[in-house]
Amino acid sequence: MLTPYTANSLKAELNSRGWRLTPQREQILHVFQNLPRGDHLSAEELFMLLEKRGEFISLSTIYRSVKLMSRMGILRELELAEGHKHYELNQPYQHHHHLVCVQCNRTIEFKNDSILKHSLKQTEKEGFQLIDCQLTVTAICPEAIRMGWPSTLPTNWTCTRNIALKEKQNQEEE
Amino acid sequence: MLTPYTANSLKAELNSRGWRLTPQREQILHVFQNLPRGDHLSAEELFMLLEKRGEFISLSTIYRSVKLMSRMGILRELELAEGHKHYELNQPYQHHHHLVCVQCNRTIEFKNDSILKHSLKQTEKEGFQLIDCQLTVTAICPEAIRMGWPSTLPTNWTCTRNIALKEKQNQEEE
DNA sequence: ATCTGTGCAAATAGTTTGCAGCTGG
DNA sequence: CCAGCTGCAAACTATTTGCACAGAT
Repeated sequence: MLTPYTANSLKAELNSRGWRLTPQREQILHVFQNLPRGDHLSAEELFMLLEKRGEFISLSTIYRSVKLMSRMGILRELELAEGHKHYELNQPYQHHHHLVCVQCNRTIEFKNDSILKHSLKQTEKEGFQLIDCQLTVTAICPEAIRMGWPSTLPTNWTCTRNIALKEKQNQEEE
Repeated sequence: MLTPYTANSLKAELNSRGWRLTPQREQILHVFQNLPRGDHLSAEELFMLLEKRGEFISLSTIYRSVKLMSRMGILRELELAEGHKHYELNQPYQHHHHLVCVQCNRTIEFKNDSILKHSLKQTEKEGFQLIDCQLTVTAICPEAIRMGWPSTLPTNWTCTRNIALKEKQNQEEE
């Protein structure tokens, strides 16, 4: 589906398959619809965000819901280099892609409309219907190159931008 | 690195970082170099393949090796919709991409040279050095569409091609 | 009344890690 | 010789599942 859902249209679509619009599913949709563009949540993050608002939805329900919504084409499942999946509203015509450093996992988002065009072409050729396309470019960041990659990089080096980011996250948690 | 490694060039590159070329790492490189084009292995599959040849390499070592080789740009880490990572030799100039059905996980490989061009452009713009690029198109396969997706598809439907595939795999295991 | 959805707790699966001994450079 | 590497077992983490009960149609 290429247009954003309202609670009503989601309800209609779920019902047409014998499924239900529960308060939990509505809450979850709502969170994603109000997420700043380019932002994405893991199951755990979604759980905590709802918790902070006083909405308790169990982790199992979260996992079940995001999977269901992904299979319906409502959410987009991102596999970044972080060991767990992230989700965001699926809007193929506004998609961004990811450039990820294999050394430090630093991730940069970028847009490129021709990626969608190529994906659509291929999808139609095979008789499929497009839900989403994601280009993930893995690369070495300038800092790692400056550190001498590939010859002289220490085993557990991580780029300074990454360290700065982690410190910032730790501060936020406190 | 955009050219295939030999045992010697791998040794040189490892040594220059204070790392070593062990028999295990050489074996693993060897397996990937002799893998049919387009084929890829999970850690477990690599473990079993080596075991069948009488080469025992522990799973931990396998995991450590494929991660190391991925960070070096020697292997390409694929995240298909199968819940675990697959690896293949990283050859950006011969790369294929993936079209995956969200309903049944059926996966089709395709080539498209312009994807690499777009990736290179973006990578250079950010001052990164490209290791790999992967376009993953998620979509609905013709069979699921024929079954009435998105309105009338049963919850745990899986496409017949998928069922056929699983039966084939089960037979092979016996 | 039936069947889906939820929360809980337990199970799973893939992957990572601590450690003691081994080995390549 | 010594830092890195291996195999083992145990730990970990993200995710899934079985079950009993609640709630929607």
